[in-house]
Amino acid sequence: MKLALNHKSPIPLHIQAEELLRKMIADPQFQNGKLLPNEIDLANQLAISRTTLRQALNKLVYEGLLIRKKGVGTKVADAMISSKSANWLSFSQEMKARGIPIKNFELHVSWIYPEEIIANFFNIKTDQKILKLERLRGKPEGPFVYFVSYFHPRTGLTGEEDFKRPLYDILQADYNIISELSKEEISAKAADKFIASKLETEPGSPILFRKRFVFDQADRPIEYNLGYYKADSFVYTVESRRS
Amino acid sequence: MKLALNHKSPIPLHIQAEELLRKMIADPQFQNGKLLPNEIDLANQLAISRTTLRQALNKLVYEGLLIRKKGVGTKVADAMISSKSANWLSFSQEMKARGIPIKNFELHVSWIYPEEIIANFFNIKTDQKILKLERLRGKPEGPFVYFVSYFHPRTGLTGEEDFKRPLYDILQADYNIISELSKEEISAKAADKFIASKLETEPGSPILFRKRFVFDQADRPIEYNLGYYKADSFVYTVESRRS
DNA sequence: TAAATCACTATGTTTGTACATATTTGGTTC
DNA sequence: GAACCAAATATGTACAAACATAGTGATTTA
Repeated sequence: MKLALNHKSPIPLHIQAEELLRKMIADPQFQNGKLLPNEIDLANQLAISRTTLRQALNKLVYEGLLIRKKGVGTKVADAMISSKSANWLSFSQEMKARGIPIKNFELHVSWIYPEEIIANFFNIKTDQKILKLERLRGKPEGPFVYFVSYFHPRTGLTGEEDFKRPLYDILQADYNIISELSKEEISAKAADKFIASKLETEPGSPILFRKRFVFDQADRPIEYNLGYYKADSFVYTVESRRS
Repeated sequence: MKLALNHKSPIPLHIQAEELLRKMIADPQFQNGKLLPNEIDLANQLAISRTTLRQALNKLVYEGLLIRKKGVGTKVADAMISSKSANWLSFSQEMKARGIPIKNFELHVSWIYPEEIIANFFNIKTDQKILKLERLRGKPEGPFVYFVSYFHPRTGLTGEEDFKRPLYDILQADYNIISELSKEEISAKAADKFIASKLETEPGSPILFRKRFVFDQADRPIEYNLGYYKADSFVYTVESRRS
């Protein structure tokens, strides 16, 4: 692996180092509990000070991607997929950060009359068609999550978009809608026939079910999202502090 | 406001500074967009270097509690997320708030040699016994959650306590330990034989599995808690806002 | 042989210093 | 009065150095 930073670049060295570390994290070479080079050596290789390198390391440790242990070293955190409520990484970004290749198994777009609950959430009538997006995604070995999203007409989405791009990019760049607030409900349930067939598992097998309500800057509802995760494929992490 | 750190304390200065900053953030004096003292002055007042102070500031900025602007200053971010206090409700309080009567089905206290993972988390050896608390709780109709808690010897818990009182009350009132920070991991899994028998369900049936790591004011580990919730008996809600 | 000790390695903490860059402010000039 | 410029202010970036502490493994000792 080429280890060099551009000292002439206007991009700060600790940012460059951070980017490089993200690539290292994605590298299978460091995946299975193997240690990264130690801080002093790595700093020397990059021709930056240990302080600057640690600035980059700290960020990744904070994100839960790296684990440091005094007297031992620094390793990549086990690649169980997790979502930190603090950060707004999209599904694809999250996978990328961990070097897990994503495979899109299915993608289906349709215009449907919303169910009562959804119409209610969007504050619209049930006789107005809305965009429904279904996606089956996972690792190359097989799917592990089935998403269903409904979008408020306000988003302007046509269904013709290139959904290979991150959704939040599309909304922000092309439709000037920024997702600000998200409320989530996480629970466990048994897979029904439909979900089981999608996720290639048995009906009745455990599923992590995640409902997500997304709002824009003005707290207006934007997206209603349901995620069905195969058990043990996904861990939701939350950090909270008593105030 | 008294601004002083204990330079003799084994607790690192940047942690102490972080705690103090959290108190400042809570102080209405700095609430409405008013700026904190500048870094150099504040560092001088606390008798620490600017670097160390920035270490503390960085963490709070990363958490979205502070906003720094080059050439201007540092201020408290306005109107943060809720759901924090919700997370800090104890099980009994939570149920009470929902109007669900609790029934305690089983309670078992023992002293055990910790498994590697737990000893590791507590930063102790595996040859030192620790307190283990198992509880089966639920509605009058039947149990829906099985808890296992391990406590660091530091807590001073003897196992003779009246565990009908809320645990966090016991720790705070009787042992002067305040649980400050909690990290949680939520995932779905299948019930094994043991869990299934406790929760009066079938092996293989879906379980919401919640690992909870609790730390005290000085970020020292206090409790390692595992919760097995019967599917559909528990919903975890999170609210997060993009900063 | 088993326990205690010690050296080595790697991260953790902290300081002091220097210069860079964004913003605001106030004064000077046209 | 408006435009411009420069100083003051505050955070941002980066380095070097020193010592502390935790874990590991080898060597010595009981």
